[in-house]
This record gives sequence, structure tokens and C-alpha cells, in this order.
Amino acid sequence: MNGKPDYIIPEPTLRRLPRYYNYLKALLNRGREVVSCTHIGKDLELDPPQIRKDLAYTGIRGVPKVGYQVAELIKNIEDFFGWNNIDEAFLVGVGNMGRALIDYKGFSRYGFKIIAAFDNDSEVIGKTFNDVEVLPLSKLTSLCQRMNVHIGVIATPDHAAQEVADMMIAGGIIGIWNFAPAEIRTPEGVIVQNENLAAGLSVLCKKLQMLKQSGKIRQEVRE
Amino acid sequence: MNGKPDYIIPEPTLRRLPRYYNYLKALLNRGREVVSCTHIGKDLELDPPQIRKDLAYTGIRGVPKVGYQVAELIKNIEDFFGWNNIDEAFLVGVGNMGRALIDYKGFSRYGFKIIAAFDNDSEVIGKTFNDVEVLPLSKLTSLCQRMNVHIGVIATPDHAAQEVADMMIAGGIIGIWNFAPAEIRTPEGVIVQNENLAAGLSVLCKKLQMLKQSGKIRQEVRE
DNA sequence: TTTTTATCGATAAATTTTTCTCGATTTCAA
DNA sequence: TTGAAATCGAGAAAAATTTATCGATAAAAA
Repeated sequence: MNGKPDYIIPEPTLRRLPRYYNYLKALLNRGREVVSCTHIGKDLELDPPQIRKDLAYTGIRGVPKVGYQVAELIKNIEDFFGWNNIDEAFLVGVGNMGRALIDYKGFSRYGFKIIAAFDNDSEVIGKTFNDVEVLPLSKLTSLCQRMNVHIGVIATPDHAAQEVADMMIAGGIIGIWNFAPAEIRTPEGVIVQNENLAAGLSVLCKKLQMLKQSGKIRQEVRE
Repeated sequence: MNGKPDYIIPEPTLRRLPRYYNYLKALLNRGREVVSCTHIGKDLELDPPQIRKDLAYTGIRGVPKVGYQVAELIKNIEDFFGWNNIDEAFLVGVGNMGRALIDYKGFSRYGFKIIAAFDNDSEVIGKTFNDVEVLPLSKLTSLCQRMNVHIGVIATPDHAAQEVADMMIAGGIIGIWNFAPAEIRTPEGVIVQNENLAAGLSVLCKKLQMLKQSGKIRQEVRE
């Protein structure tokens, strides 16, 4: 049948969809109204059937010989991810990475908003960055409960990550976006998304190293 | 696998290895000398045979009934990625993300060092962050050549990404770590690693959404 | 109108990646 | 010294993902 969400969507697809989204937004800005998988494939260096399959998960329908309506496609992706309903999140760890995340304006596009930050360094407690106030870590758990926040971002040094995660979970958080280079143990039912910059960096450097050694390798890089 | 690099290493393996590395470092700090795949698997929630296969790419050899020497394993991963030879890189775009990357001390662990930054905003040109000087963008290409730098980090807004990439490539850069949410077109032989925070965020939010919809998954946990 | 062409949607094949199986090896205990 | 238990390494099997194929359909051209 059609490509209605199966409740099981491949993770590679989930990671590619935001990429299509950025690309389509740029396309729309340039005045483009329709686009085919063939065309997208050329720009993104992906195979058209794969793109078709990915897009089908959002419920879009294309027209043979023409392709898809760009605006409709964008809307379908937004709805698919629920980017129109804002997800509110707490962030813990106001170091460089934490600051960068707080300051980054682009998340609003993805229905994501950091509404408060926490730290235990009195230097930053009480300060405000990008309208986000920094509160003492001790208030984290109770505020999660009171404000019914269920997404947490960990941007602490590695040694603090587990403790912070425990506090979050105690407060009812069920989704953790973890930037600390540490493993977090969580009970069943809590989703942890590890964001490991070192992984991407390592892949890049290793590919360069292999390129240098073996002379010539064709490499595509994902995401 | 018999240890020796096959010149074709699965990307998922490349992404997991730094994770093992962080984990092993923590293990070593706690005084642990040997570890088995079974043990690692429990902590990282991965299957032992997969871990064994991943580690085999680094050329390690384990001992039945005992496992691997933690210190040896760490060293093998470092050598595998070449983290002992520093890779020097230029960064372009000294906004929030750029600043966070410049300030991040942790990269030295991965043999990676940003040695200069570039921007075309006179507000930041001439300033120094974490010992990294910000230079005018116009000098990028010539300095790449002069200093023989071959890795570039793009942390600009999306609309500037392609132009910056072109300048880098003109200067001889062959590896680009791209944080801009934009597609970059490059000639053959240049490796682009896209780091898309939105992808990770989207995966997390979508999983939460699916959990909420389909899932009184946790009913059996309570009561 | 009819033919040609591009592209979709669905399915099948190929590839990649993960998981399983099993014999061999080493340590520990009896 | 021998037997039991744990774990490795290699290869096979299974699962997931990507790539290819093909009929159907809509638009454009003849």
C-alpha cells in the first residue's frame, strides 16, 4: 500500500529526513515548486529509490513525470516529526557546549526549546543566556515534575553525567540528549540519544588516513 | 577477522570505536586491568560478538577466559585512528558553535587541534579564544597552502557553507567537518563529514513520540 | 490522438551489518 | 592432573538496509 508510518521506522531514514528538510527549505527559498527524487538524488548524492522510500514514510504522494510539491513535502516532514508542537527541554551543564546549545537559535525550527538551564557553579547560576535562566542544579528534579518537562539535555563533563541523568529520571524525564562522553545507565522506558562529536571526527580522520594510504577511495559520508 | 585492517572498515564500527575508547578510559581510571566482551556488552548494551568484531579491527588479541588488557586496547584504538599524530585544522565561522568547538579541550584526546579560525566579521577578527586567533576570511586559502593544513571545520550559517568549502578546497583541504545545515558540493577526493545536530534531536523526539503513541510499553514494569 | 519520456510505487535482489553457533584455548578448582 | 567454566576467534545465519527492476501513470511532444 502506501507508505504510512509502520511504527517501525528505520533509524537511517530518521536521520536522513532532516537533511531532506534543510535541502527542501533551501529549494523553496529559491522559488522551486516541484522536485523529483532524481533531482534530489543528484544534489544529495543519494539513490532516488531510497529517497522515495524515505519520503513515503511521511505519507507524501508524488506524481509520475513530475515529482513532489516542495511545500507539501516540507509540511509532511514537519508533521511527521511533530515540529509544530513545541517540545520543551531542560539543559544541564552551562559550559561551552551547553552555552552553544542554549544560544543556538536554529532548534525552534525543529519544535525544540530549552526553557531553563541548570548548573552547580555559582559563577553562572542566576545568569541568563538567550533568555534562558541558569538555576541551581538542586532544583532540577522538582522543577521537572512541576513543569512537566520530559526532555533533558546533558552537557556536563563526563563524570557528572550519570548523576544528572538520575536526577532527571527522578523528575520524570523520559528522553535524554546526551552530549557528555560517558555512558548513561537508565531504566527501561527512558530513551537516550548520545551525541558524540568524537565519533564523527574519528570517522572523518580515519577516512582521510585510509585515503592517504591507499591512494584513492570513493567515500560517501552519511547524515 | 584476523586483526589486520582490511582497508574497508564498516562505518558503524568506526562510530562505535570512540565509544569503547571513552568507556575503556573510564575503566582504566577505576583501576581495571582486563575486561571481556561480555562485560563491555553489559555496560554498553551491545552484543559481545559485535564488540569482539569491532575490536578485532584494531588488531587486538584477547585471551580466552580472561578478555583483553584494557591498557593495550586503549593503545590499539589510539594507534588505529592515529590519535598520536596531531591533525591540525582550520575552523571557519566564529559564532556560537564555532566558539564551542574552539573552546572544547577534549579534541586533543583525538589527535585533533584547531590552530586558527577565520571569519569576516570585524567584531571577532583579531580576537583570540583558547589560544586560537581569529583571522580574516580572505586569508583562508593562502594560509591553508602555506601551512599545509588539510582539514577544515565549517561552522558558518548555511548560506556561507558552499563558498567557504570552495575556498578551503582551493587551499588544498581534503577533509571537511561540516556543522552548517547545508549541502556542500565537492570534487572527488574530498571527504565531507556532515555533523547534523538536528538529526540526533529528531531521532530522539520521534522515538519519544512513537513511545507515547504506541506505548503503554511500560505497563508490565509497574505493578 | 498517439507516442515518447520521466518518474512514481512496489517488489525483488544484493549488500551490509548484526547476531548466532561452535570448536579451541586458557584459567581456576577439585 | 584432570575437569568445568568462561571467553575468544572464525565462520555461518539472520536481519536490516540499500540498490536495482519493472509495470503503471501522467505530462509533453509528435
